[in-house]
Amino acid sequence: MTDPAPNRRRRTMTLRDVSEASGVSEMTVSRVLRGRADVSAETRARVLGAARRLGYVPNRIAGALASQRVNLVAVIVPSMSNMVFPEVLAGISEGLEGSGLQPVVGLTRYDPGHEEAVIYDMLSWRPSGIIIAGLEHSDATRAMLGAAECPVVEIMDSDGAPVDSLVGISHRRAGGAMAQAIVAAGYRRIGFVGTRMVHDHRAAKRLAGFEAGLAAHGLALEDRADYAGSSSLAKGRDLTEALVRRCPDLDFIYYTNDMVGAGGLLWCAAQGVAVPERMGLAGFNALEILGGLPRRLATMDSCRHEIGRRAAEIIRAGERGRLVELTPTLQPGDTIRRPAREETP
Amino acid sequence: MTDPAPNRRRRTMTLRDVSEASGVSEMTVSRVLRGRADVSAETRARVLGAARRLGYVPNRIAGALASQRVNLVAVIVPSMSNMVFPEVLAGISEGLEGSGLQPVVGLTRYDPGHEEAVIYDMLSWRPSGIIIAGLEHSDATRAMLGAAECPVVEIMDSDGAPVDSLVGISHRRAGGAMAQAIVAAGYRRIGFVGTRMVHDHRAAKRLAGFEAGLAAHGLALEDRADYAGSSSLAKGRDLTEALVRRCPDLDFIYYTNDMVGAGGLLWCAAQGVAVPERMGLAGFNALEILGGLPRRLATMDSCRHEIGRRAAEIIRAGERGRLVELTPTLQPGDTIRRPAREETP
DNA sequence: CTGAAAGCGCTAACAG
DNA sequence: CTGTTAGCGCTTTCAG
Repeated sequence: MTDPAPNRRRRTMTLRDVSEASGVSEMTVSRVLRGRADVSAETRARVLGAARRLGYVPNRIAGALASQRVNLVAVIVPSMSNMVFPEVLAGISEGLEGSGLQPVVGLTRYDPGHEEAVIYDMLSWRPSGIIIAGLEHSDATRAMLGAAECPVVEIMDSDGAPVDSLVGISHRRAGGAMAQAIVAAGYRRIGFVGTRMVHDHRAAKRLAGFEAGLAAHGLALEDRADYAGSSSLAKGRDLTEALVRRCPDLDFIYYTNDMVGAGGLLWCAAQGVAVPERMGLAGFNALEILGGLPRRLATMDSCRHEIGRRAAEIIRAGERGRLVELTPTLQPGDTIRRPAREETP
Repeated sequence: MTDPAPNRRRRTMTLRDVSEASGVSEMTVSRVLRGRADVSAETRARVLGAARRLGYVPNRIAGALASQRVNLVAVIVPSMSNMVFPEVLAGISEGLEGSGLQPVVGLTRYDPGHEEAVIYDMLSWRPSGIIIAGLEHSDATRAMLGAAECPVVEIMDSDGAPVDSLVGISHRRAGGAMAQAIVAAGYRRIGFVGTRMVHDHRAAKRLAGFEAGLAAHGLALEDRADYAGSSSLAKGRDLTEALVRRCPDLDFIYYTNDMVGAGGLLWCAAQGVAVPERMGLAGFNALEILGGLPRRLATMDSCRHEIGRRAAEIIRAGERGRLVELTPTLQPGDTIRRPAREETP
C-alpha cells in the first residue's frame, strides 16, 4: 500500500478525494462542507467523517473563484505598534463576529506609496469590504477605492469627504475643544509636543483645531518641539525638558498623544514641577494602558473601539455612503486646573 | 456610449478587457503584468498603458488557482495589543522584504479553539508559509500543521519539540537566569506577579524556570498575585500593593512582564519604598516604550524582532526542520542591587 | 517574442 | 435530497 512513485509530487487533496472516500458525489460533499442544510443527516455524517479522517482542508481559492465571493475584509492602517490601531481592530473583530467575515490587516507605515501598494494588493484578492484609516489618499488610491466593487469605509477622521462611507471623529474639533478647556482653566503660555510625521493628517488636524481654538482667544502657541519615529515615554520626557528649557514661562503643554504626554508628566514629577498649578498637561487618545500613572493625564477619548465596530457593521450590512460622526469626550484628569468660576453640579 | 443595460450586474474586469483595449493577446498581457522580461518594450508599454487607463487590478484568486502559488505567509499570534507581537511582526516584515511574500495575521486570543479555527482558515488559502507563536497546540492543530505542504515555523519558545522549524528562546532558562541574578544580588524573600492566563505557556515556563532557579538555592516564592486580562501599569501597581500588604517582608518582586513591572516600580516610587535597596524588581521583555520611566526596570530581552526576522528567512528559503535558539540578555537596569562581591570592569 | 489550448478546484444553476 | 454540466479568470505548456 505504499506510494508506487514516491518522488512524484504529491497532488494536493481535493473534494474528489473526500467524494471517493465517502462514496458521495463531489457536489454533495461541497454542500456538506459549506454547512448547507439540504443534505440528509446520514450523508452529512459520512462526508464529515471522511473529511476529518483525511485531514481535508477546503481550497478557498478555488471556492472563491467559482462563487465570486470572498469572506475577507481588508483593514488598512498605518501601523500596529501604535496602541491605537490594535483597539480599532478589536472593534472591527467584534463588529464582524458571527458574520463569517475575516479581517485582513495591511500596514501603510504612514506612507502614501505603501498605502497604494497595499490597497492594490488587497483589491487583487477581491475582498468583501475595505476599512481604511484616514481620508487623505493619493489620486491613484482614491481611484482604486472608487472602482472597488465592495463597500469602502474610511475611519478615524471626519474632517473631509469620503469615497464611500465614513466613521470617525473630527480631530479639528477635538483640538479646538481642548484649547477651549485649557484657556477656560486660565492657562495662557502654551506649548506643543508633536511628531515630525508629515502624513499623520489626524495629528495635524488636531493641532490646527487647537491653534484655531487658541486664536479665538487671542492666543498662539509659544513654542513647539517635535520627535521622529514612534512615541514613547522617553521622548515625551526629553521633549518636555527641551521645551521648558527653551521657554521657562510655559504654563501648559499640549501633547499629540498620551504616550508622550505621560512622559512629560513623569518629567514634571521628577523635577518637582507642580502639576496642574504651575504647569498643565494634556494628551490625546485616552489610552487605558497608562492608567497606573501617579496622576491621570488630561486627554480626549478617540473612540477607537467604537469606530472599528461601527465600520464593521457597515461592511456586513453592505451599506454605501453612510456617514457616522462620533464625539470624543474630554477627560480632564488631574493635569488641568479646575476653571475658577465653574459650578459644582 | 452609455451602458445599454444599466441594471445588468457589471462584470468584473478581466485580462480580456486589457487584451482588447491594448490589442495584445491575453497571454501576453498576463506576462507583462507579472513583470516577465520576455516581452518587447513596445508591447509592454501598450499593455501597461491600457491596464492603467482601465484601472485594472489583476484577480489573484484566479492567478493563485492557476499557478498553485500564493504569496501569503500566515502569521498566527495570540494578540496584537500585547506590544510584543507587533514587534515580532515588524521583524517578519523585515525578513520578508523583497521576497514578494506578504504576512497575513491571525489572532488566537490565547485560546486553543480559536487557534484551531484560525489555522484551518489560513490553510484554506494555501499560504506559502506559516509562522505561529508557541509550541503547545491541540492535536488537531498539530495534525493540520504537519499535513500543511508549506514550511511551518513555531516561534518565541524553544522549550519543546516543533512540528517543523523553530525560532525562539528558552523561557525556562530565562526565568532561571533571572532567579540566579536575584539570588546573587542578595535578595531572599521573593514574590511574583503574573496573569491568570492558563494558555500563556511561555509565561508559565518562565515562572517554572524561575522557581527552579530559586530552588537551586534552597529558596521558594513567598507569595504571588495574579491578574486577568491585558497588562497595564495600573494592574502592576495594584498587585504590587496587594502583595506587599500581604507579605510586608518581601525584598523582591518578579513580574511576568515589563508593563506590570513598571506599574510596580511607580508604586514603589509613590510609596517611598527604596528601590533597589529595600525592594528589588524585575520584569520581562525589555519594552523600549517604557524607557522614559524615572528608573530602568531590570528585565530580559525577549528577542522579538530577531525572532520574527529569522522565522521569515526560513520561510522565504523554504527550509524545513531548522532549529534556531536565541539567547536573551539580562538587563539589570536600576532595580537590582549590585552583587556585593562583583568587580567593576 | 507571441499565441492557442487545457486546465487549477470548486460552486451556480439546473435537472432529476 | 442528490447528481450533472459548465464555467470562475488566470497561468502552464507547448507551438509557432
